[in-house]
Amino acid sequence: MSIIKNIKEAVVQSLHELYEGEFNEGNFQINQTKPEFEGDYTIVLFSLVKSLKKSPEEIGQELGNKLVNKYPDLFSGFNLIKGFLNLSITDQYWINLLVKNHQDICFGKQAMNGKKVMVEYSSPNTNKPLHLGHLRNNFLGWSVAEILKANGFEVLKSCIVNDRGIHICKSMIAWQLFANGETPSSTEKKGDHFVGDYYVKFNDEYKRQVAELISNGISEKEAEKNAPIMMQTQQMLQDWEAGKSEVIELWRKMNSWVYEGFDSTYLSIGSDFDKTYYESNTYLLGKDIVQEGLDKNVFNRKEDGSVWIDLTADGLDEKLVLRKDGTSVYITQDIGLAKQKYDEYKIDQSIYVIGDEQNYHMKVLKLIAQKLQLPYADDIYHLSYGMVELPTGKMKSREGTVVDADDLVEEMIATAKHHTEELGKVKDFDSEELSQLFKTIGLGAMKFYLLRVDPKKKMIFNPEESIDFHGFTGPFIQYTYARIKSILRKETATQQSTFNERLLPAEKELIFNLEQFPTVIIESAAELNPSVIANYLFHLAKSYNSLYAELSIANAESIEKKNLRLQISMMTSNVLKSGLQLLGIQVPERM
RNA sequence: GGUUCGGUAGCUCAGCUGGAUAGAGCAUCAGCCUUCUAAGCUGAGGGUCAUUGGUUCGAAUCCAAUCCGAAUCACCA
Repeated sequence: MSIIKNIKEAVVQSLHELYEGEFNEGNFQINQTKPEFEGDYTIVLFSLVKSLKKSPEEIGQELGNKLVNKYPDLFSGFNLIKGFLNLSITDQYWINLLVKNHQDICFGKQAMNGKKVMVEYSSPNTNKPLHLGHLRNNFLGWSVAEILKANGFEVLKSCIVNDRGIHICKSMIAWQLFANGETPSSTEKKGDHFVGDYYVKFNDEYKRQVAELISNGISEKEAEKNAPIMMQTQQMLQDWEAGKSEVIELWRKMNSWVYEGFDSTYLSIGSDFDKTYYESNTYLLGKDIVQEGLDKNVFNRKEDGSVWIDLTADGLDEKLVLRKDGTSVYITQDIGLAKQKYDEYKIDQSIYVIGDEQNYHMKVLKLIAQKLQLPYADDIYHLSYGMVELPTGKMKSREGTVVDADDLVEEMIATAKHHTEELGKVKDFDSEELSQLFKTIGLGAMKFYLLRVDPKKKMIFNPEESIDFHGFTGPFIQYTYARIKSILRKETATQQSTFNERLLPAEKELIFNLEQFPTVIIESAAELNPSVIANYLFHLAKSYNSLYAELSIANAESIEKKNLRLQISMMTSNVLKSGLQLLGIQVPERM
């Protein structure tokens, strides 16, 4: 049980004994005591003033005395400043916590709760390589999955590959027109980049044709519709849907190039999936649901045969769910896939890691599922995250203004190499160990950079200023870990369990912070927000570095202090490691 | 235009279920390696929390209006 919970219960119990009336944890607020005052936790008394009809000072005195007398193992004293009751926790409480948990590498993790969750993330289009925005998505999805596991959920990571549609055909047409039979292997290009280049080529040619048509006196709208390359692409999509064998063959070939490229990117960034869905297999799903919706009068059919749902009463619009030609649209497929996931895995919750540009779409999806009274409707959750933008604005694949994922990974690893070599601390590493270290640090920096920000908020990435390795960063925390391990390789904490010397402020601060780790894990899961963990780990590492600079560990002033600090060090390293693991970041034993 | 989200230090971000003098990192400046890894530590400067009004003992936080920015509102995905 967390200390805050302990304190709250003690306060509620004390209030009951002191005063008439009903009390619960919502009647007062508990905060960390500000550093300028003495104490560890503070009860804010103002909210009790009205119901008790006493002054804050009176309540504070009575409650403070009661708490200290009734719970001498928990509280060592109190002081009262205005309406704030500052409580000091006994050293013994902190020491017990440390002794009990310092060796537990699972500290903070919850027992299995029997619930099953699917987290869908990544979900790339197969016409272009992954970029920085996809990285945010991948790291977020992976991290959220780990955080849920730490909270006792069984988690399935899934991915829907958008492997069909007009965008793929654009790359295919451009390849047919301009490639002269070139392939990734003939050009020694990574497959996804190779295909992406033709996507850009398509747009260049398309723009050229549109401009030409306009100069021939055709309106812009007409030109965009009738540019030959666009008409060829539309035709190709129809051929694909009709199953025309040359088109299917080309489609398979180009997608296989892309998958080869994706596999290597996923491997390097550490993304993996338990289940991969392909849109080419799921795009026909959902049609049976349309009939169900018509039967239930949730949907209505228009004269031309198209099927709609009216969501205007819910503040949204009328949405199409089936085209007049009988084919299903995006939202229909998604409802179908949602059902398939549920039927296949009996999941209790379905989380979709998708950018906030699709907020409206996901709202519609959930609303339709609810109106159809599908059993899983309420368990659909859109984990919406903000776009990664450049100082110049949004990234646009078709205009080539993107930060490529592979390039960035490579750059981060190179930067890690550069810093490491400059510092020259690992000259005895062999080349295998070195490349592993550069990767750990480079990826650590990148993942931390993208996860330390609240997912809901859009973030700006400036390619001119490379991602930092100092301060509020992954390498800072990794470095703290490596420092601790360096001590722990030379010194071992003995199993001392009673400490008589008073805790120094730096020592107490560390244990105080360590105590919060389980609460932080719970909070990050409740909010589906890895940045909660990132912020916590930074704060913890900072505290440790302060202690490290201020106090000697190996040469402590007494054996007792040495053991105490070794135990603190051990527990800190465990928490840093498992916390970073929840962010998908590895730790080096030395750096 | 409707809906939704955002605006906190020069820059990037915490804090937002109301609490004490609004915090970090980067950048700038000043110190600290004969002692456990200086990717570190200590300190300084830097703020009209977009604006205005309201609720409250108390507002960056809640409410309203205004200004600015973004997303979205396709028989595209």
